[in-house]
Amino acid sequence: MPTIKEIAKASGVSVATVSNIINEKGKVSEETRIRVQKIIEEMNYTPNSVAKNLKTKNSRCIGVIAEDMTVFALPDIIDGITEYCEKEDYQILLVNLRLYKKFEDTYYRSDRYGDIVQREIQKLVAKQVEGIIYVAAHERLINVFPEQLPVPMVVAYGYTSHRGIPSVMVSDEQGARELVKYLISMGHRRIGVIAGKKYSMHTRSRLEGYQRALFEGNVLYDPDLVVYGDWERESGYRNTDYLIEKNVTAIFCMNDFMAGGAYDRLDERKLKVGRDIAVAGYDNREMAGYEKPPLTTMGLPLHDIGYRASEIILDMLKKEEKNTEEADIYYVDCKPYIRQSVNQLKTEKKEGV
Amino acid sequence: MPTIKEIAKASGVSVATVSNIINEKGKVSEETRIRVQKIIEEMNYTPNSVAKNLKTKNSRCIGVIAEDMTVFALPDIIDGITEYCEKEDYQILLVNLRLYKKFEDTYYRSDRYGDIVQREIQKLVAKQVEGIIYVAAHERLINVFPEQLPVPMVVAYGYTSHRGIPSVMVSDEQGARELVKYLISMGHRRIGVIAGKKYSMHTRSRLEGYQRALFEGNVLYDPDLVVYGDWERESGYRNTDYLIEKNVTAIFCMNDFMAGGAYDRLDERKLKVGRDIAVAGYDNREMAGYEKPPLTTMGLPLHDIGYRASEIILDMLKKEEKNTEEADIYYVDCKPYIRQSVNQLKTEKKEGV
DNA sequence: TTGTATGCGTTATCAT
DNA sequence: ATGATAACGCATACAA
Repeated sequence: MPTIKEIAKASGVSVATVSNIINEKGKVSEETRIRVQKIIEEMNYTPNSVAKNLKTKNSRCIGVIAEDMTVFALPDIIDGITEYCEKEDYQILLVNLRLYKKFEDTYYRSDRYGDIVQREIQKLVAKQVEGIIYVAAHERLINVFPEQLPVPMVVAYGYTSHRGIPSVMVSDEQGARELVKYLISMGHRRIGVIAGKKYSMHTRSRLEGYQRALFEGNVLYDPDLVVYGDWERESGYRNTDYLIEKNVTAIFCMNDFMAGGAYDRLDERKLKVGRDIAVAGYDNREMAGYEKPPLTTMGLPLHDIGYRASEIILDMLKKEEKNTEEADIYYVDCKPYIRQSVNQLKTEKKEGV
Repeated sequence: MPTIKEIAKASGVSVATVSNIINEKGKVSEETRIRVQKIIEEMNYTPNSVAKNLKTKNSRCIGVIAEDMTVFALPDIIDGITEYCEKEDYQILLVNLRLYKKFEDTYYRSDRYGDIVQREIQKLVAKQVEGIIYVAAHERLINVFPEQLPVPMVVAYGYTSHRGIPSVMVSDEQGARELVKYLISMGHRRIGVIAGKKYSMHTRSRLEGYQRALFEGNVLYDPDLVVYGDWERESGYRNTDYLIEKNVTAIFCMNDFMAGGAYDRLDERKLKVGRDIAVAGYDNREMAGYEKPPLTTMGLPLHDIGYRASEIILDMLKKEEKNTEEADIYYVDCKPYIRQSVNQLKTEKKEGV
């Protein structure tokens, strides 16, 4: 690995001139520029980013802290981050907390967890990253960040009450609303809901979307048509009977797994999904397309969340880190995947309230 | 962010002393050590890794080039990499090539692809990474690396003929062998195969494993029982009839998707999987556990591949980068997931050759 | 247009 | 045991 000094010597100029050429500062004669350029090629010289970084104080690098790489949402979010960063010529220092693997499902209650995060932030800052994106494994309130942060930060797929840290989240309310409006447009009025865990953010927002769609469709909201599962397939299976007895013509499941469970039960009861009864899911997990019939569902804008998060953080960088008091939450819209699990309702006889 | 100089001034010692304390060089009196240590705490000082790196030439950082983060195998492989790196206190600079998104399925034939890889390697080296792990999106021969590499490299989930670059791959042969031995142990003798694309590495190795299991089980290998699909679900569906006509009692599909297709066709023909006929898959994709009945399949050791790859590269680093002429291929074993799709064969009547 | 000199924050060498 | 200082590779202010 040659250094700028060696290039200078080899081409008989000073290091300043070489530096000016590399960084296209002008004020160099065309003649020497070409000559030095050639030497640079020949010796296969690349400037040492570390030295450059030490001097200029910009590393063109951001830190990404992922709660757990192997959780389904993360790869797409990180993919979105990398796409925008590549455009802007930023590199990524990745930290994988492996929270699920270390603490199982309850990591966010662990005492150790906050310390771990702070230590990793410390290390990232020591490496001179210009900003940090924290990527949560599922949406929730995250308050493990130190009071004084030396670099801008944004949280993706979660939010924080820490002032000065923007958040980027799924617009669950919009997604559920759009999906339920679709069900209504297909003639359904009695739409049962198999919700997620009662106090999950996703559950609450999706339920609001459901209610709003009903309102806009002039359909009475019947609380008895909402039943709570726990996101697992089995809970979809378990809650289906209840809704059938309530004479629903469609079931909106708050994730694809529970929709799969509903399929199972419906199948046992000889009710054909997409003909005798409509089913919709949420998340657009891989298996949704393989169900029989393929499941209509709402896709999470994971890639876009990552993309948006990096836009925001690079914007903060450009603004010289001033007036970043806009601790906003940005919502990114979901996109529906219309498949074969929702039938057009023809008869009106089951429509009574 | 205070510097070492400020710490020195604040505690009334020289920077050399502070440095010695930080790096536990000894030759410092207990008294001053404690005093300076306290100041460091108070001022919340962390050494600047960039400056340290410039001076010492070790960044404790490796580069990871992922062909495409969103391909199913990658997150687990990267998770394995991060696990070992965390133990060894190494950080990770991540590059996501996004090859699938940019070039679709044929990226590896693209001219531009090689240049992109070389440019990214260049950038990583400029950042002073100590080594690079290249993670392929699917196993194949990869020869896009520059002749002279300034840092050690290893390829995960693929291999290269470049000398000095070790590879870490799935032991497809072992996996298929073990799975087919299991089928034989369950009494099956006429075991049909729905293979992947004919010239894929995976197909060839898994076929070898199948043949070896047959040999070891004293079962004649009948080439007519092997039919080629294209990894897609539909090709499993399409090839099932042929095997049924050949009177197989079990079908070994070379991936879970094709197994799913076989399920579909079997279902149509009123053959119950796990009772009338056995089906096994490969890869242990998410959907495998949700099939009815849950699919017996062979899990890919993705996490272990990543873990092994980082072990290898950090070993190379320790060896002072000498005699790395061992351009070996390391194979990592697959692990079976026994579920309900394979029945014990009781009657012997269908066993003839 | 080109060269000289200084400093970024750290470690390491050599005095004291 | 502690301190002064050079050096890592680069960018830049200033001099020539």
